[in-house]
Parts: sequence; structure tokens; C-alpha cells
Amino acid sequence: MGVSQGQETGYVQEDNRTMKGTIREIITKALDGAIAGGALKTRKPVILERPKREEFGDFSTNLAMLLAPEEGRSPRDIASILVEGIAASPVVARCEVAGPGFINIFLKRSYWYSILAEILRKGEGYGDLDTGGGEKIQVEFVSANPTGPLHIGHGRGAAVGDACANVLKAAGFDVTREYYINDVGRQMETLGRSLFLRYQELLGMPVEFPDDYYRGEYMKEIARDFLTKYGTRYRDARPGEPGDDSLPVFIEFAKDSIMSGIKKDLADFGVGFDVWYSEKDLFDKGLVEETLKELEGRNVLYEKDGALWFRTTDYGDDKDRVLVKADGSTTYFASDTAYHREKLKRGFKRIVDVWGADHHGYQPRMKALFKALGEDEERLKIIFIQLVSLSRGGVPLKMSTRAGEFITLREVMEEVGKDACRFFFLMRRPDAHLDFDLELAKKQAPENPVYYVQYCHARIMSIMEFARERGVDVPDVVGPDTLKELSRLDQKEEVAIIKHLAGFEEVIEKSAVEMEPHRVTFYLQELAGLFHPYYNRNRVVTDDPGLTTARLLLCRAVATVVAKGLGLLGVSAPKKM
RNA sequence: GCGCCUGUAGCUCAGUGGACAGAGCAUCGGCCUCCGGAGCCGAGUGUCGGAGGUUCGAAUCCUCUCAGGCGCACCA
Repeated sequence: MGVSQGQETGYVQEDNRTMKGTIREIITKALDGAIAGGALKTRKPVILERPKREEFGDFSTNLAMLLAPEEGRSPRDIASILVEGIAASPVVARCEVAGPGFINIFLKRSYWYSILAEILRKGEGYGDLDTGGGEKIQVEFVSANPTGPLHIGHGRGAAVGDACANVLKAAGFDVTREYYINDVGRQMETLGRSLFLRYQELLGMPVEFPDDYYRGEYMKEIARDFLTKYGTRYRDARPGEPGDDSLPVFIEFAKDSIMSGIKKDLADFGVGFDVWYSEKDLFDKGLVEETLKELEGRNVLYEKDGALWFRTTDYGDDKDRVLVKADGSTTYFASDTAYHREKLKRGFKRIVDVWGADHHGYQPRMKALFKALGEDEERLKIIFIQLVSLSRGGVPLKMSTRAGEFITLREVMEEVGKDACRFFFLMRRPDAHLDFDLELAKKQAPENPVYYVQYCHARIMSIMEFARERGVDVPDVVGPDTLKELSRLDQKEEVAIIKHLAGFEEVIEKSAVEMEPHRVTFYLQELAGLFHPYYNRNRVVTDDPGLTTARLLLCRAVATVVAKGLGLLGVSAPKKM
């Protein structure tokens, strides 16, 4: 029923299919036809690409070259057979054989207008795909230990994890965002003791901090809160010592306080989680023990030197790993084993972990776990986040690349703003080092890509406001009466913008499949890079009603896609700046 | 020593089998009686770290090699 089935093309763009899929189908049908007619006999999947050079068409396929070896004839011969079938499609303007045997396809302009109409009809829903088919997928990210505030590295992980989750959701997956809290073990005891010492310090008692204690300023604040709540009640406590049960009090207080800070940081950063999963719960529910039993039943455990080992080397790891130490306590890996087994039991078909790159040594043992449990290791995807190097006006901050370890997410967020912060984190591939220049991120100037993209949206909103003030009707969708006006968008720049808009779905699909949200960031910069020059050379609101309508529709589509794309990144699309 | 990641224009980086390798910034020179100048126009730049190999075709795949980062716990 969409306006896209306008008589001009006789073409119906079906929902739930990307344009690329549509073109691929045209080629497949041409191949089927050739086979049915006896001209060809080999069937192969169609690989489509968008050529960089426009003289090579809107789409191009190497199908003929792939078929050549088995067909026993030249790629160009095969291509010329296929070209006939492809050219017969009502959306194809022309189709030709080029170079060694490429088939270059040029689509009719009317087809592009129908795509534009389709984009407008879908509105904010444009970009939503069903690639994932509703499959349950879990993205676990940040999962910072509750021993201190989030630093800049966690921020990058948060931005990437959240954007991945957004993109996966758009691509049709059933996404659960999860944060794993390491709230058990020795580090928690250290945290509790650290609080106790700060508490005693506030009470004027002489204290000495061991090197491995948490000594940040934030601990002093927590100690003040503790003092407010408990007064001098624990003044002479001996946490952790026999006969004294105060340690859990300190631990709980510190942990809760830090976690609420982390939650606030994340909320202000625009990141929300569906599940906060506690490591302690794994133990309380007996899941760690249950997992050990299962592994034992699978004959992958053994005892040595008083410890219980997991023979991960049978599944590709460098060395076997300890699950239960000689002193009877379990390792972090034991918890993680139980946790990931639980993820599988909870029905997630695919599991995504976002880790700091310094944890890459853990990948083989986690993969080993999946294999030992008889699961396809491909169900686990680990995204590694490389370090962030902070600089200010080109000057590196602190002395090492580890500056990011000491600067909190909140500090950066407050200095440069949430939008710039998130956008910058998503300008690079996750596994590439990131140079984050605070001055640049703050700068409200053209060299700052965040504003360049946001400005595109604000500018269009402003144009529409201008039109309304002039009494011009600003349409959101193409109606039967306005469809014909789209042909007024006949400039090269206008068609180029429509073509770029049409590629949005492919970008989302690729971002989701590869879990590389930075592709969206690049896409948006390109889109803004097409729109601004166009705007500068052409007036949208003119005395010509038909032309004005057509251009307003084009603007609407650009604004919608920019807003949608920024939304996926967790960046706002302002109406005014 | 072993493993993982990275090496592409002056800088920061896209680009993972296609046709003469792209963008932003920086540099230089232009554009405001005009819907937002946070914008636009024009100009130059490459041994894709190196060497072999696979392929009709390689920045992309394989092998070796050089450089940088990170990891190699009965820590979390």
C-alpha cells in the first residue's frame, strides 16, 4: 500500500527487506532464468557491492567471474547473458559488462524516489530490520569492579557496549544489557578494610594504609557517610578478625555507596541496564558449585598440588586453569565459568562480552568453557576495548597512556559533555587505540565532528521552522499528490543524498553483525558532509511550491536518519544548538 | 620466549578479495545584501611497515620479518 508502488515504477518495495536484498534478488532471478533457459548451469550466491566510482553503476557484482571456472567460459560471456535478465527489471535503467567481467547496474531515478518515499513513510522506524529474527542476545559490558568510580576506559566500554546493544536491537535482536558485579572475594574485603581505616582516620586515630588498599578521595567521602550513619559504634572494631563480625558491614556500605555512584555515572551517560547480575548471587544460589559438578561430570577437571584444575588445554588454551585454590577458595575464573554457563541456561543464543583489551588473555579459557560444555564457541563474542589516551590541545595528559586509568568518566563528561564524549568514543574501531583530545571535543567549531553532524539536524529543523513561518506546509510523508514532485529532486547532489540515505540499512546490518558501531558514526559524518554543501548551494524554501515540497521532504528524510543514527550512538539530535 | 591487537596522506583514522586507495584535521587561497558561517568553495599529498606466496585480481587471505602496545597468577 505504500506510495512506493507508484505507477512510475510499477515497483513495490517490500517491508523487512533491505534495498540491497532487493537488487540481489533481481540478479538471482536473472541467473535462475539463464539456467532455466539452458544458457548457464551453475548457481552461486550473489555478492553485491557499491562501487566507489559512479561510472561503475549504483551496484556491481562479480558473479560472472565467480561462475567462470565452473562454466568453462569467459566471465564477459557469462556477464552478457546475465545482463539481459537484469536489464529486464523495471527498476534497472541500464546494465553493462565492464572490465574483466563485472556487471554494473544503474538504477532508474524513479526507483530512488520510491526509496525516498519509503524512508519517509517508515520515519523513525526506518533502519529497523529483522536480521536478528528476534533472537535472544545478551550484551554484558562495563562490569567495573565496585571498588571505585568509573574511569575513562570504562566510559569507552560503556559507549561501545550500549551502542552495540542499540544497533543489535535495531537489527532485530532481542537484546538484554547486563552488568556483572564482582561483589565477592578478597578485593571486597580489602575494600571493607579500606573504609574502616578511613573511618578510624576521621575519628582521629592513627592509621597506616597498606599499598594494596583503596586510597582514593572517594573513600574519604564514603567514610564520612559511614560516620554519619553509625557514629562511633565501630570505633574499636577489628574487621576480619576472629570474633568480630563488622567486616561485612564495612564491605556492604562501601559497595553500595560505590555502586550507586557508578549507576548514577552511567545514567548520566545515557546508559541503562536491564540486569545487574551479582557474583555473590552465583554463590548464594549454589551455581558455582553446580557448575563445578557439571564440569566434573564431563571429566575435564583434575586435582594437582591441592588445587582443582580445569583442563582447558584440551580446548585450545595455553595452560590449564585453577578453579579451586589449595586454600579451598574459588578463583575469579570459577565464578566466570558459572556465570557464562548461566547465560547459556538463561536462553541467550548469542552472548557478547565487552572487555578491556588487557583481558584478551582470558578469551581462550572462556572459549574453552563453551567447548567443554558442548556449545558452539561462536555463540560467545568478545569485544575488546583498547586504551584511551587523553590529551589536551595535542599535549598528552599525565605521563603515560594509562592516564585514562586515573581520570574519571564523570570528569570528562562534565568537561566536554555527554554527546561529544560518546561520539568520540565511537569514532574508532573498538580494538584500535583512541586519542581523545579534550580541547577538540569541547570545541564548537567545524573541526569537531560531533557538532558537524548535530548541526545538520539542527539546521534542518531551523529550515522547517522558517518554512512554517512563511506559511508553507511542511510534509512528513509523501502523499499521492506529492509523489510526482519528488522528480524535482533532479540534481546530482540530491540524488546522491537519496542514495546515501538508502544505504543506512546496510550500515546498521553490518554494524550489528560485526558489532562495530563506529560504522554508524562514519556514515553520519558522510551524510552531513553531503547535506551541508547541498544546503549551501540551494535554497529549500523557494517561490516554487512543488520544488519546495520536494526539498522539504528530502530534508525531512535526512533529519530523520541523522536523528535515528545519533540515537543509536546515544547522542542527542538537537533542534537548536 | 609464547600469544593477542595495531602499523594506510604531515596528524588522527575509515576501508577485510575487486576496477586509477578514502575522510576529517592540519596547511595554503577564496565565500556572509541569501532558509543557522557550528557552514561552503578551491589546491597538494601515499614504497597501504618490509619480503615472499595464493588468485584473473591483495591494504584485505597465507608464510616469514621489522616496529609499537597489551597479556602470559592457586589477582580481580
